[in-house]
Amino acid sequence: MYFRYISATSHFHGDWLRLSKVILHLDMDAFFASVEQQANPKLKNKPLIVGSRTDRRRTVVAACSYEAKAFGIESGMSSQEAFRLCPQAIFVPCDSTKYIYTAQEISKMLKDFSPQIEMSSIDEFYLDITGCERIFGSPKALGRLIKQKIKERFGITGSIGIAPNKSMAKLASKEKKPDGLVIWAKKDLPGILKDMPIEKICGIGPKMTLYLQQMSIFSCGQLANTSIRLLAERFGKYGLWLKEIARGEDTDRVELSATPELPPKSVGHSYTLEKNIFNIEAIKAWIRLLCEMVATRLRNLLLEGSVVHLYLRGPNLQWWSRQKKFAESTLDGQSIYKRCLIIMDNLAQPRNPIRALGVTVSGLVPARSIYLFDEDKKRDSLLSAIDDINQRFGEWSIYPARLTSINSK
DNA sequence: TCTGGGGTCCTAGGACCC
DNA sequence: TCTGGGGTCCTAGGACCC
Repeated sequence: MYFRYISATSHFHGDWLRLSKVILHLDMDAFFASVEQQANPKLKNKPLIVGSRTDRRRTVVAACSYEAKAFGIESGMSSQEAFRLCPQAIFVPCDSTKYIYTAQEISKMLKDFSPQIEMSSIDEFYLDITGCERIFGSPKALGRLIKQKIKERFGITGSIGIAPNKSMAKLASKEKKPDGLVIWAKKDLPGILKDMPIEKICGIGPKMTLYLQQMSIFSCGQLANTSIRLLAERFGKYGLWLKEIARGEDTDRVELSATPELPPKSVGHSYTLEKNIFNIEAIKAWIRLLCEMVATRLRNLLLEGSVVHLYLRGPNLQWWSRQKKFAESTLDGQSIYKRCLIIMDNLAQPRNPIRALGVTVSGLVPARSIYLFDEDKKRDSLLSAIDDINQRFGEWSIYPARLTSINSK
């Protein structure tokens, strides 16, 4: 709390004195794939696909190596499309534990360079390096040093962008991937942004790009020249943000509080079935399993939640979703499951087969210790949920990888 | 047999209270 | 008898990101 106050105060003074900040954005290159290649040298220099799930079917590319990108493979692409482009690509399932560990180690290392560090996603970091010249030399020298240290220690590369604010630093870090170092001074921003396509800005997604293009706005330069009134009328608060960003301005601070230690606001699991199912009992059994998985994570995080969110996906990929707030918060799988049944109350039989399902708990608060289960009970409820499904629908008809260790006990 | 899984934030509209 | 408007909570759903 104390640090946040100091940070807010110094930011205010910075604005008042019109002092320019120096923000560094580090974006790891093909992070998941690079970590896998580092862990297993046999994968090095080969087209590698890190899949979003254990089996290749119904999977999208979570990350891919630069060797795979050379074939036109991109993250987010369906695995089938990826293998069509490069049949010899190697497939590795996503191992988030490995990536989280590496990211945390990188985060620790970055603290040597600036105490003002924000981990904005698993493979991205912002550092406020204002005033660091006295210790590390120019921003360019510091950028080089950080890249070198990461390479030495982890054997992987990252791209760095340095600019007067977060949005511009992030944009700069994407300019020369992989292993890039791009530095933008405030005075150069108008020239850089003039012809920059709007969709390159983080926060302008496909829908907004389309809306803006329909207004004949294609570049940041054009967006900057659009009247603020028009943007505010059309997009509200978001319109004001658009105008700011297009001018290379961004008042967003590097948030010290946004560290990996910060508790999440929701915890959920979803699963895409190997085959679409229609049977309501099978659907319920899957929901029960997801509830147990969510409950296990809540207990590990020492959190409990009062809002239960259930969502189902049909063959047309449309989500059906309902959420409900309950008076009591819970971290018990059975209890979350009962709440799901209440939510799906009149869903006696789905009209369409189900392709995927998900359960999320939000409205999270610290768990009251009275609820904390011992390890045996936790394992028992998970096992019984799995047994239940397998008994009804065939031995090991389901077998989520995450549960392997529990099953083998 | 194209299209995962983990999240966050924002808005609109209805219910309800004063 | 008819009626306003602000505030808050809740839910659905959209958009975006990695």
